Amino acid sequence: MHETERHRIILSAVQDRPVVTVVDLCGLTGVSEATIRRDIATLHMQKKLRRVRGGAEAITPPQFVGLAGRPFAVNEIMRSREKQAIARAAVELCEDGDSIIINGGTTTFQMVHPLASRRCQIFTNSFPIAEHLLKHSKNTIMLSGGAIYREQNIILSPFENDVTRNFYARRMFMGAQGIGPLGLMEADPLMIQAEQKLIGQADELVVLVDSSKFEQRSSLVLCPLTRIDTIITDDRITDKNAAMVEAAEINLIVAEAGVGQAEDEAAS
Amino acid sequence: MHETERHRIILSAVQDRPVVTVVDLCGLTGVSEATIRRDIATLHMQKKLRRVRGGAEAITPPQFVGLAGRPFAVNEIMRSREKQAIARAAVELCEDGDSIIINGGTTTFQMVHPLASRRCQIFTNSFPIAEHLLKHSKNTIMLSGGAIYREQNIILSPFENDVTRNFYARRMFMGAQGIGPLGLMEADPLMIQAEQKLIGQADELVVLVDSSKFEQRSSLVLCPLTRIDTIITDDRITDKNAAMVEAAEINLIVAEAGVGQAEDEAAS
DNA sequence: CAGAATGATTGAATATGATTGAAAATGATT
DNA sequence: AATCATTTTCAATCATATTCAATCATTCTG
Repeated sequence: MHETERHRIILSAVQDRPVVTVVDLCGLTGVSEATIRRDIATLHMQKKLRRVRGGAEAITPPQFVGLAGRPFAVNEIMRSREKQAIARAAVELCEDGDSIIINGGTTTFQMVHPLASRRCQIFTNSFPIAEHLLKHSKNTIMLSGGAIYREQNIILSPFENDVTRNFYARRMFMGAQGIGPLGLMEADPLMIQAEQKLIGQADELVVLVDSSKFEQRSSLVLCPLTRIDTIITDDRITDKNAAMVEAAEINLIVAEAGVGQAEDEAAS
Repeated sequence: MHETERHRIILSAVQDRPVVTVVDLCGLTGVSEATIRRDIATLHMQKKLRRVRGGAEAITPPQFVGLAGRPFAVNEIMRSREKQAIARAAVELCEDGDSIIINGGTTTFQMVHPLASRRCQIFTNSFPIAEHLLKHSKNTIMLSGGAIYREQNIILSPFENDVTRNFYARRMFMGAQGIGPLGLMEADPLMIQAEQKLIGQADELVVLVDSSKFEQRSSLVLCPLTRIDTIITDDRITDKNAAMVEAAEINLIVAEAGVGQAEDEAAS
């Protein structure tokens, strides 16, 4: 076995597992411990991995602890005032006892705070939303089944026949990457899948988009405007865009990002 | 066990509860107290946790984890050393890449700490297990869909055709309320439902029961002994019960509870 | 054949586990 | 409340086991 081949194996193993021992790598490559040590020393010099006693570990320290836990680190602070106002307006549509569906996303996540004092039946595909509501509210929580995608923080099943099909609600709330005359747009194929599963399980489709989303365009169209029943946005929406919404016979709600700012709660 | 692996387990455990004792960590890792103390000292120097007398605590002290997230308040401390040893033995059955199913419960929850350094495909119906593994491990997590039952902390769908039927694994791990000649017993009808959904989705059924469960009896029988492939218990199991297990042709694994804890203690 | 890479051997460095006595916490009694 | 006995936890030490680095012999490659 040649040096480069060993290096590839070592790097592969070190990415896969948090830590690989010298003995592990011996078994994996079939070479002696001395060689593995030399390889690790070389790769350590090249900063390809970190050398530790007994073996090697990935150069990126295991700090994913906060990564999946803090759901939407980057996006969450952007336009947070608007998002909070929009989310508050969305929750005001709901009454205690209602059945609602909440699709995962940074805007819809803001709904958890006003929802804390409600008692609704909430179906969601978002792990952070379920987690927060479970811990900080008395709502009934129902979750879709499937694999948890860490980046998007949603739960998605590759199968058609899951519990999603059995849940029906009065309203479904969802965000979007962009919105235009073509309809609702999303950047992530996974989000498209998730949203398409839920659309159609509710009487009324409510879309939460801050006004900047009217300028965004994305590659994937989720559904036409006609599919939407209600749009909630902020007061910085342009007249032209408002006219477009009206023309599509969509109920438009403009949330005032008013003075009484919503409490900013640290998401655990 | 490698130093890095221990550190991961310790950090995982310290996030799970406000304070972990040195003895707890011994049970979780299987190493001596001296090593755990040295590890804690090291991690304390790295500001990864705070060292306190008797063990360690999370560096973020007032982070209340939530009532619902602190699922098993009462049960969790009972026989915790045995449960930890049992859970560790269970995880030792798994290799990286394995597909496993973990049924929710206080004993099976202890598996999350040794699993922190693994990379398996894990299907569970337990919200706390999914939450912890999502935040503190790189395992692939799959979740069953349905309503979240707060008391039992499991997710259960009333429908037959959910994603559970599409997941197949090499091993399924579960706890139980009691075990006897009649079979595996459970007190809560909801748990029976949850377990029956998962049984049959794995090649091998592994039951985690501390030795006191052999004296417990409950009203509901989940399945006969013949259905069980492996039982993991602690070293306080009586010869009579061990003989019963052997007679049923079940693979019996006895997890050694503690290092240097051979002498009798006040039994709970 | 020359040069490099590899494998084996050795003593040094380091990590681990058990033991011991000290320090701290706990509880009982006055 | 204060004292003392008991238990628990801790730090220091040493013996053992593991891992490492240096060296040299051997093998592979061009």
